[in-house]
Amino acid sequence: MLPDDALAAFAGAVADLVAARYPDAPAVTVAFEAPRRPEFGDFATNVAFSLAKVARRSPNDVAANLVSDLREHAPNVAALFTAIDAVAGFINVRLAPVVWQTQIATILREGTNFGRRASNGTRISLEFGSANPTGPLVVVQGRTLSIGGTLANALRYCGYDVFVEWIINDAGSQMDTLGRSLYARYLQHFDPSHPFPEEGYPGEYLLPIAQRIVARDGERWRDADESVWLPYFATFGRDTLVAEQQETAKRFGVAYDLWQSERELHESGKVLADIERLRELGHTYESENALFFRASEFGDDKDRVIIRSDGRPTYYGADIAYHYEKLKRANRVIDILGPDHHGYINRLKGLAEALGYPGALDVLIAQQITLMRGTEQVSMSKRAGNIITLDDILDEVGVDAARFFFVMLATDSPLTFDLKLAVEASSENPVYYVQYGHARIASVLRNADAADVEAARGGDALPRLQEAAELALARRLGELPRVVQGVADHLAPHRLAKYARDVASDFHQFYTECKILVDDAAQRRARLALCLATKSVLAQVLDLIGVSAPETM
RNA sequence: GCGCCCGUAGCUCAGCUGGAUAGAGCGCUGCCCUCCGAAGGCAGAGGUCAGGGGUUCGAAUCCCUUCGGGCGCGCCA
Repeated sequence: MLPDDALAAFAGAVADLVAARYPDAPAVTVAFEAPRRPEFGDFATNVAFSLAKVARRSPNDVAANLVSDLREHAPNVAALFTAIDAVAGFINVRLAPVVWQTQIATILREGTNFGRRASNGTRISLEFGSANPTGPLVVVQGRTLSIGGTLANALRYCGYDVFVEWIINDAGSQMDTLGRSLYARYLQHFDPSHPFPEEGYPGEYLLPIAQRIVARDGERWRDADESVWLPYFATFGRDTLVAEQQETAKRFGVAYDLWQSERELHESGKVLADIERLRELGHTYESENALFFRASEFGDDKDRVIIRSDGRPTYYGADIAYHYEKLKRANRVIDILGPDHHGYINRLKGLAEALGYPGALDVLIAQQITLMRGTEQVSMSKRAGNIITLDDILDEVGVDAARFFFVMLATDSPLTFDLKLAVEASSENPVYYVQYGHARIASVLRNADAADVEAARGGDALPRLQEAAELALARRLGELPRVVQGVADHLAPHRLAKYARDVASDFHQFYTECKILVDDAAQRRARLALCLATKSVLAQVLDLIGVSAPETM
């Protein structure tokens, strides 16, 4: 019997006993939590507190009565536990070793599918990373990619049908700015004294792109009219930069189902059609020749212009269309945005409500990142043009460290990323701590006899798992499905990083206290089985975070 | 001014939608390899959970308020 089944049996029995002893009490749900302190057992429930008032007894009396009732009337349930104690109003329980042994057997049997749920039919649209196609990805995208990629993995593990998308903001004036900046670089190839536009994008990343145009077209555009070269340079720049962004996202281990062009939304007529839908619903009005969305009726600060007085839709107008498209094809929509988007939360949620999908949209804001190299702050000034790109960061610290560090903290907590620490192979570095755990297990397995490892995988020796450190590790491994479900429910991927460290910590403790390759074959195989299960769970967690699980380091 | 986030150990941060004596890493002080990877483990010191009210059996967590910090408030994208 698995831990969850044992707890369910316990909960069912207690619910019956409550009904018998306190017939006036409303039906109770017996929920369990892991107590903070290990001496309180594996799980605890606080049912007695909610019954205390109806029973007109102290919570501790109620708890004590329920425990004695359980022992008397449901001995078969009580037998699944080595301890059931009423303490300070709580009922603390400790599961019998056999239950944890069953847990390990299950992990060994299910392997990398352990805890993974079948499809639940719920479609989720998840958007993150989206950057302007006017330059390379930078540190902000690193964080949103890491958070979003991990969240997508966790949601899929829980059975959601996740659709991952990126919006390319390739409409509006910034495309002209990109085209002019690129054209200036192009002309500078022939005449280095040619001035660079004031408002242009000064980064050096445009130089190689301009070179490609020179190589391809030569002087063809030098004397061309702006109406001819501008769309060409803007489109060429966009295409090249988007392709580079896609490469970086791929390198970072994040796969997208859709790269949605904003310009395409305009050209296909969807923007105007979807704005029209908002008008039909009565949520717009005209003023000063422009079309406004009554955003203030849906929680926003004020009403917003969606079609300008000259007839062109605003960026927000396009956002309406894009989100309407997403809401139509998914049951739920999640946006992960950068720190300069706090104002979007109410605006977008209000929009979803106005379109008839109240509560279907969640907006996460990934807070600011400070890049450090040791004690020195790394400048990320875009204006100066000396930007640190995400690729620079990956070159310096590697994908594993970047993915782990970016997802390690709660999304709404500001993050300080120390590049020096991220490459340090030291105890200060949590990535190494977790990966070391995996490599250490791999090393033990290499030292073990191959036939022994195979026998261990069969699980016959599991009844020998009795030590506290062994059972504590088994309990931790069994938490995986619940942890991932928590990540999905609370959109909190950082919990996976915490869990990875907890698993590694419990393993290291077990490793220190219990020698694995002992002479006693049954003992040895039981512990090898625990090693195999731990290795499997660690690999699963690291995979969800997008970090590799090395055999050696 | 308004809106959104945040304030927990010297530092960086957790705290599982209200539970027990507040948790971890780093740093500090001491231990632990004749034995599977010491990139590890154990122990100790360190807290007015920013301050003040409220809700209740019970609050770091929920509500109000004050203070402090970050970001956002264009017919830009």
